[in-house]
Amino acid sequence: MTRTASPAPLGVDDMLCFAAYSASLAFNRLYKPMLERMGLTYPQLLAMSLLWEQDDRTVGQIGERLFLETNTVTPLIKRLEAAGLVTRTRARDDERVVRVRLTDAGRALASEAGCLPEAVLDASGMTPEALGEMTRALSGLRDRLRAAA
Amino acid sequence: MTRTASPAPLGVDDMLCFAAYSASLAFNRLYKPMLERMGLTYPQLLAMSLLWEQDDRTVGQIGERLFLETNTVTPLIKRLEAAGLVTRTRARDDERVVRVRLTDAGRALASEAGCLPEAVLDASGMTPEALGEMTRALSGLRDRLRAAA
DNA sequence: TGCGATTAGATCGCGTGCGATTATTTTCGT
DNA sequence: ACGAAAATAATCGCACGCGATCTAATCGCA
Repeated sequence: MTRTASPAPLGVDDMLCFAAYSASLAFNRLYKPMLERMGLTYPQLLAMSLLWEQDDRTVGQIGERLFLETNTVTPLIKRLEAAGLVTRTRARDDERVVRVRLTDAGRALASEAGCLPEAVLDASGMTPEALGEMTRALSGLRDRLRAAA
Repeated sequence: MTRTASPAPLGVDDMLCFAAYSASLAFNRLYKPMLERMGLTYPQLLAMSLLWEQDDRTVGQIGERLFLETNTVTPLIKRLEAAGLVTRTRARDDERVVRVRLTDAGRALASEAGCLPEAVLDASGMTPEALGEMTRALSGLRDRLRAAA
């Protein structure tokens, strides 16, 4: 047996962080062909999903919901604007704020996003209930990690 | 009730991919101060963890274990070399292969990595058993997603 | 033996993520 | 009412992640 003054570092396969990290990469790979058809990257899909839920959000609100800083969100939204999917306009009542709104093309793209949950269902081989349970568990973990950081 | 020809896209909070994505970001934030002390980024920590498990691996083997392409691993390992933590040498018997080996400084860094699992234990508020269970569940999901992609 | 196919790694370009900083606007205390 | 502090985005630099491509070395097989 080994004597460990400080505890031995774990192997990567025993690290929960690596499981989350590599699972996130795996989702990206699974989505890639569908995202490519939609002309989106994965973070762009998340931003669009937020706007499909509720249109007309500020850059800051999008960052807050996605747990991203504005220095990530700003250029991402600008690319969505360049792609003709959203508009960016300074709010009249508070000139610091930038409002992000879907264009017709952006709204229309929602209908193509339905294949993603289906792909997860198929690829995972899990029941919708099990997927929901895992989503809740992971979200809870994320929130506790954020609260501690 | 909404009528949906194609299924309505999920809200981000119901998407397992977003739970994994945001949890991965949260781990990074939790680790940040410790990684900074060690002079490592998170992917660099993963590469070092592999070498602490077993020294003397090729660039391709590291990529395979971390699910990363060589175009990601090559510059990452070069930065570890620049930091004096590993050496890169072409294999004599096959000049295509680059062997990566820990330096003394790289080996010594292992003793500072023990705080990371402890931080996860504290921050998550979960038992080691529950963490292990979640790690297995997520790893399994990752493997099934990769098999389908 | 020789030459095409394969393999291992490296290079390049683009889109994130984020720390640090900056610019502009709003708010608030006095 | 005015100036300091706070809030909101944007800009810059660096390190990933990966698709596409390139180079060099090895393998396979006629």
